Amino acid sequence: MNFRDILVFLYIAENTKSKNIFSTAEIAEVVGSSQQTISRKLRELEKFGLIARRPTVKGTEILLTPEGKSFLKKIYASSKAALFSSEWPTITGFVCTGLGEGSYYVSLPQYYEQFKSKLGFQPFRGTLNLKTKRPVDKIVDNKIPIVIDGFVTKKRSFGKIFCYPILIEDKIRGALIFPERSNQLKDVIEIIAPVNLRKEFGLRDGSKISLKVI
Amino acid sequence: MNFRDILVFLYIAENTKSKNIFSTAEIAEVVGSSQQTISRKLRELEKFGLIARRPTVKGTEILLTPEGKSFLKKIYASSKAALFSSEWPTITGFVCTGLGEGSYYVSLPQYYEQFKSKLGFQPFRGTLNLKTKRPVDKIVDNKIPIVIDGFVTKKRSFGKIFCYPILIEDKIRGALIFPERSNQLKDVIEIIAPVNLRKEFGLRDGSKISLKVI
DNA sequence: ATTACTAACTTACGAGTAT
DNA sequence: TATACTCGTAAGTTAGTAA
Repeated sequence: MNFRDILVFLYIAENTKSKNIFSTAEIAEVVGSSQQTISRKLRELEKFGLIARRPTVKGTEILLTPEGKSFLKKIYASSKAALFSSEWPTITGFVCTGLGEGSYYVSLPQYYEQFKSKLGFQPFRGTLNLKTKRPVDKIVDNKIPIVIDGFVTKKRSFGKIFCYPILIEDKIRGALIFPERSNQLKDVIEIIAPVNLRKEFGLRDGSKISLKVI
Repeated sequence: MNFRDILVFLYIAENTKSKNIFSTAEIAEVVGSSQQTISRKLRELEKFGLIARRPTVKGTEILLTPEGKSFLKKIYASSKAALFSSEWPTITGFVCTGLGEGSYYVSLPQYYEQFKSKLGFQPFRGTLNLKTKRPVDKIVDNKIPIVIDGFVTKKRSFGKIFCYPILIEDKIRGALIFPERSNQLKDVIEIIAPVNLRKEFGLRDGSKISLKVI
């Protein structure tokens, strides 16, 4: 693990406006390295085309090259995107009628209590079924599910349920739910929310709805 | 020269919103490295406290830790400052009457033509003398001067003049000028500009004026 | 498919020191 | 003072594989 190169570069980039003469010892002090290493790094940065350099007896004159400025912009754009972009993957679905399975399962107290504590909301006792154009496998495969544990009763056993938090129509938090054992088709997904979504958004079969997997 | 660490980190930071499962081979491809190196780097990043990691058969689940997010913010702040901050060193001076030397030198055609071509403006044929509280040595010592070459006539020789571009009162571009051989005191500086600054700003002896060394 | 260990090789680091 | 060369040691890289 070695962030020295970027630290040296950013130190120069930040300070090159107020001065152009740096000493290798000064930079070494700032980034926690030796004078010799900085001397070498400056020559490498120059060879790399990121800085223009002229050593003098007073220190080393340093200017960022156009390539250096371009690299700086890339770092800026990348860190900015990482911090502020909200490009959650989006799913478009069309309301359809399900088998009613989901509603039954959600209402089971052993599941219901887990939904409340693990998802952070009290689900409406029903699910909304959506038909999607493309299978959502690729999206959820790359996300970490919230796992609702299964349980056993005298009569039968109930499997796990995998949940993925979503934002419905950019307004309401909810979750995609995937029962471990399911009879659903792959292009039909089931969602739960704290409210009755059909009423909330005035939905009927065929209505279009957007989900962001957050 | 090795920017791999930061590239790996930024790639994860940028993509962790849309997915949490990465493969070492995928990251290796992006940053131009081997699968083995990325495997090691991820373990190092985890040890360093920047990411939380859980390898699975499908890939490696990765989340940024609070420390990772904090580090990301530092990179962002630093690159942003380097790109957009305009913190030029500022000098505050008080108008005083000089020896008239400067005005004479500036008007000499051998110097005047160089001022025009090297500074990018046609100087007013006079200089403004300023008394400063602190010597400006430390500021200009770290900047690269524009050098006006000396010349020789039959009568005598004229030395170099060192110029530092400035912004006067945040409005007018000008330059600090330091004759190689000067009788000026160290806390008195001389500036030139495309206009008569005394008229432009209605200055009299003792008037305060600000300069940014750009 | 994955991740990650081993081992051989390459590169980086910095104390001493020259310039 | 400054930069930077030498060189012994430390750390990083990756092909070949194991798991």
